[in-house]
Amino acid sequence: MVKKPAPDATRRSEKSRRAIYAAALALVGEVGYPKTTVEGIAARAGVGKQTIYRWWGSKADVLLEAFLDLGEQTAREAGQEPYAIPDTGDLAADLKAVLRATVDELLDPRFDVPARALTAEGVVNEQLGREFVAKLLEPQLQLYVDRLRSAQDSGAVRPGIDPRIALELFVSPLAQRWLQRTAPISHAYTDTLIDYALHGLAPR
Amino acid sequence: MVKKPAPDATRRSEKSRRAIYAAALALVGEVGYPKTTVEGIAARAGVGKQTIYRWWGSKADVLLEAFLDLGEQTAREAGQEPYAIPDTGDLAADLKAVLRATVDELLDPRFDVPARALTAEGVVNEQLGREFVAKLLEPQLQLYVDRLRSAQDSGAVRPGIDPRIALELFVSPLAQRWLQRTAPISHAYTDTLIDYALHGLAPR
Amino acid sequence: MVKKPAPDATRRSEKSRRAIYAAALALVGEVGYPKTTVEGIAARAGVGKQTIYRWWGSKADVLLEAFLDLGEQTAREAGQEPYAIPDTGDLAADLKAVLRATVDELLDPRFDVPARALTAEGVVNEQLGREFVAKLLEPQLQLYVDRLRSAQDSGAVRPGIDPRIALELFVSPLAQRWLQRTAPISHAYTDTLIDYALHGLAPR
Amino acid sequence: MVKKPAPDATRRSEKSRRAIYAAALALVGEVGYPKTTVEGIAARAGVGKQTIYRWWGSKADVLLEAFLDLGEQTAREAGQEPYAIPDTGDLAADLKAVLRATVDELLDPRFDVPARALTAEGVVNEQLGREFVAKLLEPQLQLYVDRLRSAQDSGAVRPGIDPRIALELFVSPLAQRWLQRTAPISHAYTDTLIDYALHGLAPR
DNA sequence: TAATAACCGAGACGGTACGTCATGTCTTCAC
DNA sequence: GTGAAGACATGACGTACCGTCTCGGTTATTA
Repeated sequence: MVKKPAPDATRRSEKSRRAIYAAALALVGEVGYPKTTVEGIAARAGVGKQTIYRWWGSKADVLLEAFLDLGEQTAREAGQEPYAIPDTGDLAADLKAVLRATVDELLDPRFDVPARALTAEGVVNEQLGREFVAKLLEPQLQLYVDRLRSAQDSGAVRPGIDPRIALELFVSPLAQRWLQRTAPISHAYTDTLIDYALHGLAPR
Repeated sequence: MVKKPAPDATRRSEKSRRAIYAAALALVGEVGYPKTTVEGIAARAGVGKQTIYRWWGSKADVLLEAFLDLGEQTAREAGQEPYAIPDTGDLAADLKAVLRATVDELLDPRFDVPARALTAEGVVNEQLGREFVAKLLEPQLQLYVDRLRSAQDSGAVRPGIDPRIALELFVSPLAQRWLQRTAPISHAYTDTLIDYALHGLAPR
Repeated sequence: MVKKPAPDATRRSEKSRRAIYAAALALVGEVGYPKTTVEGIAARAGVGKQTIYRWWGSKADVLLEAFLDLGEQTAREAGQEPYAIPDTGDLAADLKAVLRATVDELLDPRFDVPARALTAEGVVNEQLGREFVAKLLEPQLQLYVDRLRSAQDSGAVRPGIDPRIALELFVSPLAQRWLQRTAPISHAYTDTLIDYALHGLAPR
Repeated sequence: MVKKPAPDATRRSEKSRRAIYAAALALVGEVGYPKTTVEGIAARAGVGKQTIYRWWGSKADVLLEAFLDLGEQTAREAGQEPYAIPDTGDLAADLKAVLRATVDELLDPRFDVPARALTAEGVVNEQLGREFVAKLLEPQLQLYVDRLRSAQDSGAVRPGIDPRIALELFVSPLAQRWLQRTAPISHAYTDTLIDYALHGLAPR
């Protein structure tokens, strides 16, 4: 529920919308989120400011949609099974592979800058934060839930475990290191996380 | 390196400094971080704007120091050993107790709003982020490192485990739920985190 | 030369035209000329903006035509000889009567507000000013010219006098007091003007 | 009563004030009043918009003061007796001389454009109109009142005449021709006005 | 014990961006 | 092909803050 209510969406200019997405992502990448302004986006997109305010409520809204759109775009190009966790039967290997790919993505500035900006905005702006989580984060976490459920069926994870919590043992540490820069992230690091999470800290 | 270099700190007005801290925290609590302005802080503190710019570089700097000061203040009032993790010999119980206290703190708006604001700013502003982590976050995480080392000595944690990574298994999930509101936080939740982290997801 | 050139006037909607006149006059009366907008007129008249821009060049043009139309309307209702100066043989009395009627009109807000707005626009916008003078002002002044010529024939005005200049001795003062509010206007005032103009300031 | 109430006038920047006056007059002269904008004035004066809004309420206010200031400036440069009507004993000659000078001024674009703009604004904006009249127009008219009083003392004007009305017989016609462009203005024209006004239209 | 620095409050300043409003053009659809 | 509707690029509005600056007025050493 981020959009303003009224205007006639059927008459909306597709060209302007795409130009605005492109301008917003470009500017955030080039000058950073705080220095990205609605005026700047409008000027770069060759669009009137009002066209932005007609369809979005703030630069955060614009960027959120632009980022969502970028994700869909990328997914469509990447092709077949965009978002899914492999299920080779080896849970540890599957999770390590996915987390390694995630590390690579987090280190790519094309992704890092807007994602960081949106996350920061969402931390402080509850409405946007909830939208960000619902549209972007939760669908991805759900993939882990599914994979962990499958692992429970095959006996690789204990039956009593709540997968929604379990996934956080390895996903959240990576997220926090990325967001707060508490420590560097690497493939070795995420491999370790998976090992610790699966086998626990206590001796067995 | 947040402060400006020049002025003579010995002549600094303690009264103004305290008034600025109080105004900054009050405003962030009342109107939120984005609507908190340097002008607003100055007006509320009954202080000239220059007095703020003389000693700090931005509202983020002011708030960071105000928050740090608040922490020390609170600690001093709370008394003896402000930040330390108990070591009763029962690792699980000790960690659960500390995390429960952390949950309570995160749910207290007096702490939540400024902490959230600073974290958000730090996500996007690397300099401030590093300062925030170094001064606030890392010292706290170090306490977990110490407790886990002690647990390794007593055999409650496997010797090969890296405590700096291990603590993230339960600390980061809580942090992420709090920051991104991916799911509610509670004592039951953090208890579960400790159990999962200590004993792992895989059957033994 | 105020209208745009092109469209087919035979297919023009009479209803829209009248609605636009009414809306324009109503808005100027209610909110004043500067706050009267083309969008406002269109909305109030239940008409698309383009319908205004198709037939007029600006809000000043619309108002000018609306005012002209109002004049014709009023004249038609008032009946027979709308604009003519009586010729009873007593020049002073005839002129005083007409000026008194003019004073009454100038004090009527239904006339005052749009006339004032158009005059102001004409002061600054030469094209509109000339149109305003040619279509509205000059025809009325011509009536005075005629009456003064008749007075010259009957010996009530000196033969060498230029009537086009002469009429200004009493018409312009009234106009200036009205427009610039340099002093109040009244029947007594216009009577005095006629006396001064006819007999001069110098002793005889 | 055009200025906003609050700010501390003693700290006002004289340089900015002068730059704003100059920019306002220059812009009105170059692009006309309607295309003169507050933003344009600020940009041309090298001044923040707020500095204009701090001290004036609108572009009309700015222009009014700029014009007043221009008048004083000019008067000061012109020297000794800036605004006074000569009193040679020959009333007709004195008035003709002053009106001829006025004609020359009205035909000078440096004076014409801003004066016209202010007058137009004053026609429609009562507050500004009254200020314009009180500060600019009325003081000048008062000079005629004085001269006519002196003429009454010397017997050149009938004793019963009200000078405040009498002056309008020749001043207002000139004003109307200038403002409304009802007819051209010239020295011959104003000479005629004086003759008609002094000796009347009626035969003697 | 004065002088002389500095910090202090206040707030004006040149700017940037805000979010809104109106302009005049253009396109779509109904009649 | 006129007309209602309204999206569009444009650009000014008047406001809010930014960070810098200058102005007296207290302090609080230093000569």
